[in-house]
Amino acid sequence: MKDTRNQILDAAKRVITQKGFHGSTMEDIAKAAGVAKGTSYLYFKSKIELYLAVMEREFDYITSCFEEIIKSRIPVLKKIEGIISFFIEYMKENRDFVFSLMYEPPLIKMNKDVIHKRYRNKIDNIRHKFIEVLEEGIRRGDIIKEDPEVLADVIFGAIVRPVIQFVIRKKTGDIDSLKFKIMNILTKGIVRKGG
Amino acid sequence: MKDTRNQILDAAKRVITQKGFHGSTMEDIAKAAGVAKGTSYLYFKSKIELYLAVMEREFDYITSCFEEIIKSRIPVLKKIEGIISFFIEYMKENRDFVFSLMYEPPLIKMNKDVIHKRYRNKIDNIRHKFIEVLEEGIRRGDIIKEDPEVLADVIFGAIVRPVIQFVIRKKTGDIDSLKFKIMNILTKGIVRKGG
Amino acid sequence: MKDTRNQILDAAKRVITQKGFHGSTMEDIAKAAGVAKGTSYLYFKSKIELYLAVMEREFDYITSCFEEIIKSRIPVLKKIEGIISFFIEYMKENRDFVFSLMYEPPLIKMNKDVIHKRYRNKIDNIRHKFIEVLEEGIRRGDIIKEDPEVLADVIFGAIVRPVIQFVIRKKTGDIDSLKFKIMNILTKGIVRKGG
Amino acid sequence: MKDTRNQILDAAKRVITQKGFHGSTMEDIAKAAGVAKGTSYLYFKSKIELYLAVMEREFDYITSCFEEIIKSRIPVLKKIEGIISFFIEYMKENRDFVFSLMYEPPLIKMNKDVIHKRYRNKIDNIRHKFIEVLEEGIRRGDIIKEDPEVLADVIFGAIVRPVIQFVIRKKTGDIDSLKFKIMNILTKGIVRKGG
DNA sequence: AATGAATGAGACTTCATTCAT
DNA sequence: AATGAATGAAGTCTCATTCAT
Repeated sequence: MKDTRNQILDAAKRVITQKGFHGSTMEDIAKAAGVAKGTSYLYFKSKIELYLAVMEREFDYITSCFEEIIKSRIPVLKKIEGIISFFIEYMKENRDFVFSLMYEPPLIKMNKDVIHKRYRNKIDNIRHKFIEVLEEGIRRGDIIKEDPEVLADVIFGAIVRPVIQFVIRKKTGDIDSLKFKIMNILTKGIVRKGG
Repeated sequence: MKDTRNQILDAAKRVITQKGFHGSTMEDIAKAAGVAKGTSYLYFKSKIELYLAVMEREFDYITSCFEEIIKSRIPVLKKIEGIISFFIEYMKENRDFVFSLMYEPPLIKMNKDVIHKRYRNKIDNIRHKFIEVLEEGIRRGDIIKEDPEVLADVIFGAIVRPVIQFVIRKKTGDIDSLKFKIMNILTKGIVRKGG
Repeated sequence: MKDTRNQILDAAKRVITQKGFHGSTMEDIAKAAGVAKGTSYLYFKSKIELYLAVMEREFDYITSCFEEIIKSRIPVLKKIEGIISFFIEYMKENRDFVFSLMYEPPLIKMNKDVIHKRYRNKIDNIRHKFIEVLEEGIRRGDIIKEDPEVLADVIFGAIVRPVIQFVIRKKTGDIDSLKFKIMNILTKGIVRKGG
Repeated sequence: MKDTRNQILDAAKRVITQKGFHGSTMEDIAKAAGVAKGTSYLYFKSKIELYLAVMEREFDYITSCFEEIIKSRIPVLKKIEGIISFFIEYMKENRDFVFSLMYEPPLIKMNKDVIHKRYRNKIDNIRHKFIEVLEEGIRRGDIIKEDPEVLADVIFGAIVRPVIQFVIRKKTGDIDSLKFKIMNILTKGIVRKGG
């Protein structure tokens, strides 16, 4: 059996995903975790801290997956492919969570900057590591010579949006072929060359 | 002088941008609009309806700008360039609003699907028109032969993310050169070709 | 009809007198005032502020009565007699209030110094005026030459305690003769002189 | 080493003195006593009972000191002097305690009369013994012929208030001379005689 | 005797909404 | 059309108390 703290975190992720941050009460979450209201406060100072803890745990998981891919000794393009694959898998399993808690975080009264600082570091960290991978790719001659930051953001955007659109629309089409379509566009560029 | 309804909408946009949806009270908004609390209810049935009205007005504005670009008789790539330019301009002027109300909409207790349906149509509409433009480009041989939906999402993602990152980080660099960098990557692809 | 603010103050004095500060809920007080819970918060920022407002209003009343007596152009001893009379009257009408809110103020979590500063001024003010009266009495040769501060405190203590004891014990005896007994002891001293 | 029960009582006196009754949690007190929360409940049925135990122990101490003085075979006036001395000493050492727990007992939800009955006996007992001393003094011709109850209360009040005022104001003056000033006023009376 | 994790009743406070003026 | 005083449902958080170990 998991320890109480993790039970509460899991319940919070589930409940807030379903009802949103402001739509979920501490009572809801506690009940879902099978504990009493007060128990949540033994482990988390406040509702917002509980929420932040859920988010941090999630970001830590995502971060570690990204790092694994980025550190591996494979060509740059394979790494990008790997990221797409991971992101597709993660989205398939966490569709509602992403929309409720990540793509659309609640506007909590707490100074938003405070909240963001807690993630920004983690996100920035990942982004920076990806930029380094691209710089290496540029040096090796695998990637075009272009501002690596912009490259990183373009690639991330080009990955995230189609995957999210795919999952939102719950198309019955083949999600795996999506990876190749994205890679195709990214590698060749959108312009039709030659005859 | 603007009519009362628009005064309230403007105030709502300003206040909610600053304090977030749950951080703003109807009192706050009414005061900022220079009217009494009760007056807001003469024009909007509820707080959530006021919020949705703000959003709809904004989406209508964005939609009309996109349509203008998309309808114009210029080459596909020029249209994409135009979209980037517009998006950059919009973000420069609406940075905080985008982060508060669009990029991070509040998780209101109201069934989220209800909310999304109100925008989904507008967003879908735009997306669909953009897809048509790309299909036309593919037919003409200007754009590579690839799933037009994926193409549309990749391009949107590749535009939105770097612009947002640029604005978030408030880099002092030249934001206008950003457009050319994005276009460069999108048109050539990320892979270094030739020699 | 009294205005709402005063209705709430009166209800608060009554309810807190009966149940104590921590024993009274805002709901209790509001109901006793014939208003809704939220209404109290339109007039007082918090429960503790409401409590402090009750106390201040009371101290202001007592202060003004004391001032009236002290300012009047009568001999010092008559002033002391007047104070005893006032105190007896006040205690007869406010017995429970004095015990609940003044003689035994609640130990609120708020820094007690903060609370006391709100009264201390008023109390100090009265005490100081009384000291001045005694100084005048000493100069005139009506009062014995002794530290006027100690004199003031001795006299106040010698008045307050017997009156409170009398009221606590609800003796059926003649409360008015109490004044003369106190005056007798104070003026003659406790030692039997002469033969 | 003291037994656990007394450790808890001591901690309770210290903590409640500092934070007040409602500001102190059982956790606070237990921690200060170096025991676990549950342990307190092995020795005291409830928080209020713990509080009452602290008070009773204190009153017992004060009572025994008073009795010692009152029983001793010295003249009445010497006894009064002794009481002043004791009270000054006690106040110097227990200033904060007196203000937190005695001068301003918490308004606990429990029926206040219940609480008071626990002390009333002890206080009444002391008061009564003092009254007897005065009656004896009156019979012997040392004390003026006056209602002994009023005499007792006047004297107590005339002692307690100046000492408390002295301690509150933390005057740097000579606290020992205070005793003689009080005695002077009490014995001679406040009226300037002769000449 | 001792522990401390868990409980859950209960209180303060907020604020969207109403409605008499 | 406009006001703003009043409402009261609802939520967060605290903490005395219990009890299995």
